Amino acid sequence: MLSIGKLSAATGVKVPTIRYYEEVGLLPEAERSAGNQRLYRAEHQERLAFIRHSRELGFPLDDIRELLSLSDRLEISCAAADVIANRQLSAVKDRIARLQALQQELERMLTQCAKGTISDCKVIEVLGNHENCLHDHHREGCHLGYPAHDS
Amino acid sequence: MLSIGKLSAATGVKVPTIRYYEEVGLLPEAERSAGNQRLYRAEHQERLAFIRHSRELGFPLDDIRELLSLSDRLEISCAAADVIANRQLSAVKDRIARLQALQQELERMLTQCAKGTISDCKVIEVLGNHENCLHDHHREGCHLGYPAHDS
DNA sequence: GATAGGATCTCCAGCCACTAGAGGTTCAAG
DNA sequence: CTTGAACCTCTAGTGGCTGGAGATCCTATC
Ligand SMILES: [Zn+2]
Ligand SMILES: [Zn+2]
Ligand SMILES: [Zn+2]
Ligand SMILES: [Zn+2]
Repeated sequence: MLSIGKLSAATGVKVPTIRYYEEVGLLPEAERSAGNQRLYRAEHQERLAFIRHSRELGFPLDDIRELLSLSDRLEISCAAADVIANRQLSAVKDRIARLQALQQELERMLTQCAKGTISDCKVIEVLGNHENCLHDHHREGCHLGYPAHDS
Repeated sequence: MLSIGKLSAATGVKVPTIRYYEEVGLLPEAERSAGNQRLYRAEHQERLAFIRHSRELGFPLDDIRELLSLSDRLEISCAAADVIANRQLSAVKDRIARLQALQQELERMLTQCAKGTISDCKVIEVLGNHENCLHDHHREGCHLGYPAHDS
């Protein structure tokens, strides 16, 4: 029986995150000690490791919920699980492609910039006018400039 | 003088988003009609186009705020702008690298899966156990499985 | 000039997946 | 038995929007 702190140390998932997973129904509710503190056992730890690894591979929580419920039914076909993973793979590929277009555009404006004044700066010029771009990058999406909630 | 709807149509930025940009100080407050409706002119349209294009290239709003204020000072050196763009480029490259690792891992588990039952599924197995992975992908970050607020 | 219906206004809630903090209780070591 | 770390619940904030309610305004047609 692990306290939430031990479970956190064992899996690398932060304590508030574990509580959050319980709140949204990804982790079953833990037993409680006499003083109302959560107590976990090996099953919980495995499940949490599954969640964490899936998150590291970029799966959204809804998909993980489904993968978890599939993983409990050993005898059924794994087609549904493979569909989810394939969908995730497509999303990743798609995102890579968009990002590579951004990379090219950013590199282009940086190499073309003469490092003079703002009025001559290619960076500022290109940002102000998409006509100067090679790509279509309509709406790449957010969460690029900052690693978001990474550790 | 454009209404917010015309400005939206002209730039491809949604109406609530324009109001949001004003709220967070990216767009200067618009003049108002007798009936309190926003009125924009060419300056606003240019500024909004700059914001939108910067967003398409993935810059976070805080960086865009700084780029905008730099772009108003034509005589100064563009070094600061280039620093921001370079930082963005690094972020994009970094993100690509992480995503490529994810892609490999996802492809590996999908090709290894025998398409049988859950108990034999490589997808489920690998998700449950990072030992089977080649990569370190500790905390890639979120927002992969869904295109977020893209149109 | 009345009226219909679109566009606009403000304000508030929600999205995802956490993260941080306040203010209080419980537990384990010394 | 005391200390202080770890735990509890609850709330609010992050980024960058998006959507809705309910009220007001603007324009076009009759
Ligand atoms: Zn420059
Ligand atoms: Zn462009
Ligand atoms: Zn499978
Ligand atoms: Zn792994």
